[in-house]
Amino acid sequence: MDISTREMSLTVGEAAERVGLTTYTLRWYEQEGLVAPVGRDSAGRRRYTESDVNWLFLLTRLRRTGMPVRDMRRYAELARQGDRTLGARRALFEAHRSRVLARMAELEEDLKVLDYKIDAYRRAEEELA
Amino acid sequence: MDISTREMSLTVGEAAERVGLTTYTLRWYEQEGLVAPVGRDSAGRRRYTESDVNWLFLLTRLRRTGMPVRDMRRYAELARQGDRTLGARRALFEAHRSRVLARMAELEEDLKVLDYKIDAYRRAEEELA
DNA sequence: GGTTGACTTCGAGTGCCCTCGAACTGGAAG
DNA sequence: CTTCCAGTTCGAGGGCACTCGAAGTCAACC
Repeated sequence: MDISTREMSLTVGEAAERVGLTTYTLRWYEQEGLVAPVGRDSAGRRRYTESDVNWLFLLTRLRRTGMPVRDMRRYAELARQGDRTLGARRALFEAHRSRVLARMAELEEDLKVLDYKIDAYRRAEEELA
Repeated sequence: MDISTREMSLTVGEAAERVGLTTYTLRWYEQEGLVAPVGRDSAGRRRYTESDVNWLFLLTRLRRTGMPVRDMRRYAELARQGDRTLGARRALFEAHRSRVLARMAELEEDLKVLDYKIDAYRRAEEELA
């Protein structure tokens, strides 16, 4: 029931596996300021807490939705400044949300082109058969 | 009514503007084999036909949906081989279509995370107010 | 107590997709 | 006829996001 049993603590390798990034990337994210310096054990090895992992997970979603690392860094900086940046962080997310929606709309348009082409190929194949 | 008035013929700059790429990129695409060698005028300048532009437009959609240049080249090679590759090209598009659908589903999931965060920030801001 | 394997830092290298600078050419406008 | 602009080729350069190699350390297991 003490802190050490209650708190999860993962090595860089374990954390990497859970969030679907490589250990290289995790260290690089830290170096780039996307992640606040991670705690270390007595041997100097990184120990990732649950909240570290949650943060990393969020980063993977931002990344996957096309947010540049530069903007993720800006977001991380805001987060480090505490509650007074809540508004700015929300604004950042709202702006990003719009971009994602736009991207989705774009993909839907592009999908139509793909469908059109697939159909055209189908018809052309039939023509030839 | 002769061919020269009926056929449109654009310079690299004009073609670039129409498809939303730069002249650099258009030349590079040609060099990379994404576009078959474009016709030239008497001075050696590229002249893009309507079908060149259509092809380029299609490439922009493939690109925008995340197809790597490598795959676009493969597709271009198939297209250059004529009707006998219709099936292969359709297969290529169908596979790509699946990837795009998967990508869209992913984005929808990610959007939920964004929405959740936006809401969390909103609630936290209210808490503080 | 030696071997193994995962960790550490640092800087260099990679892959993708353009993007550009330099030097030149040729057609069109004044 | 000069000026200008948009084109030409070639190879080099750049931005982004990792990815890796080297050299070393340390805890854990047999």
